[in-house]
Amino acid sequence: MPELPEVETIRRGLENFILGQKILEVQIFSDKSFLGPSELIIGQKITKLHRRGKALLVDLSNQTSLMIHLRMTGQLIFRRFGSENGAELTKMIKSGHFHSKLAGQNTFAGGHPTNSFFTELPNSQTRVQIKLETGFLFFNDQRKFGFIKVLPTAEIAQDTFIKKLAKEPWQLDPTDFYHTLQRHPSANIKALLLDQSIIAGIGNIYADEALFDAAIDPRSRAAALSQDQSKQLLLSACKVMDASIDSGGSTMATYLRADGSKGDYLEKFAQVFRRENLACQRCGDTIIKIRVAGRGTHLCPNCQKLITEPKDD
DNA sequence: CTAGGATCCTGTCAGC
DNA sequence: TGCTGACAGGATCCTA
Repeated sequence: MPELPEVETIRRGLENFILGQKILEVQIFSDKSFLGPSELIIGQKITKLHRRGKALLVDLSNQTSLMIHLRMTGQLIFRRFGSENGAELTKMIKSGHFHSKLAGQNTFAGGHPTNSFFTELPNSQTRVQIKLETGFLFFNDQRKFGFIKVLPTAEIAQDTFIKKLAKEPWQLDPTDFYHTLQRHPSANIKALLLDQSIIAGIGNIYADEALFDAAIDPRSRAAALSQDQSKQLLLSACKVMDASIDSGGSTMATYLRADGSKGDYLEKFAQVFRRENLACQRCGDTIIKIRVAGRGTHLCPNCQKLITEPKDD
C-alpha cells in the first residue's frame, strides 16, 4: 500500500480540499470496506486531518473520527462536482499543462497508482463514496484489504491497530531501536522494519530503500547489528521517507508525464526497489530480487553487507 | 514470548 | 487464444 510518505502526502493534499466541509451522504458499495455506523457521520463537519503510521485520521465535529487504512491497493480521490469523469486531468495531460502532481483545481488523488486517478468515478473498484459540500471523496480499493472505520475520537488511541503502533521513525531513539532489535534473536532485519510495533510507517519500498542506503543486507540478523549500524539504519529510514514526502510521495509526483505515459517516483528516486537486473548506481553491480520475510526484496549484493554476528570491537 | 506461513481479495502478467 | 500459477507498496491470525 501507500506507506507513511504517501499517507502524509494524501493528508496534506486532501486537507486543502475537504477541511471544514460537511459530510452530506455516504454510499457504501462494499460492506467490508466501511466499518461502524455510517449514519453517525452524516451532517458532521471535517475538523482535522492527522496521521499515525500509515493510518489517516479524519476528525469530525461530533467527537467522532474516521480511521482510514489504505493497506495494499487503497486510494483516496477527491473530485469537485462536475469533475467526476476525470476530464480535467485528461485535458491537462493533452495540453501539456500537467505538472508533477495529481492535484489540480478540482481534483486530488493519492494511494495505489492506477488509472482510477484520472478516469470516470465511481468505477468497479469504488468501495465508498462520500458526498461533501463541494464534491465527492471516493475510496477505491482493488483488493478490499483497506477500510474506513467510524469510531469515537477519544477511542482512537485504544484502537487495536493504533495501540500497537511504535513511534514514528523521527521520534524513535536510536538506542531504544537498537535494544528492540536485540530482543529478536533470530529475526532478519527486513522483517522487523516491516513490523509496525517496532517502527511505524515503513512498508516494502522504504524497507528496501533504507537498507540499501544503510548498506545492510535485508537478510542480516537484526540482533547482530551494532549500535552504529542500527543508528545508521534509522537515519536512512528517515532520510528516504523525508525525500519521498518532499517529492509528494511515490504515487503522486510524476506518476503521469505530460504525454500521459506512466512514470513515477520509483523511477526517479528508488535505488533498488523494482530495479532488479539493473545496475546499482553506487557500484555498478547488478541489483537482485529475492524473497525475504515473505516479501519481494531488492538489494545490491555487493554494496549491502550481510551481518550475521556482531563484530567484537 | 518469537518467527514463519497462510489468509483476506481482485487483477495482471509470464509461461505454457 | 486460453488457462495456470505466481505475485502484489499490508496486517492479522494461526501454528509450532
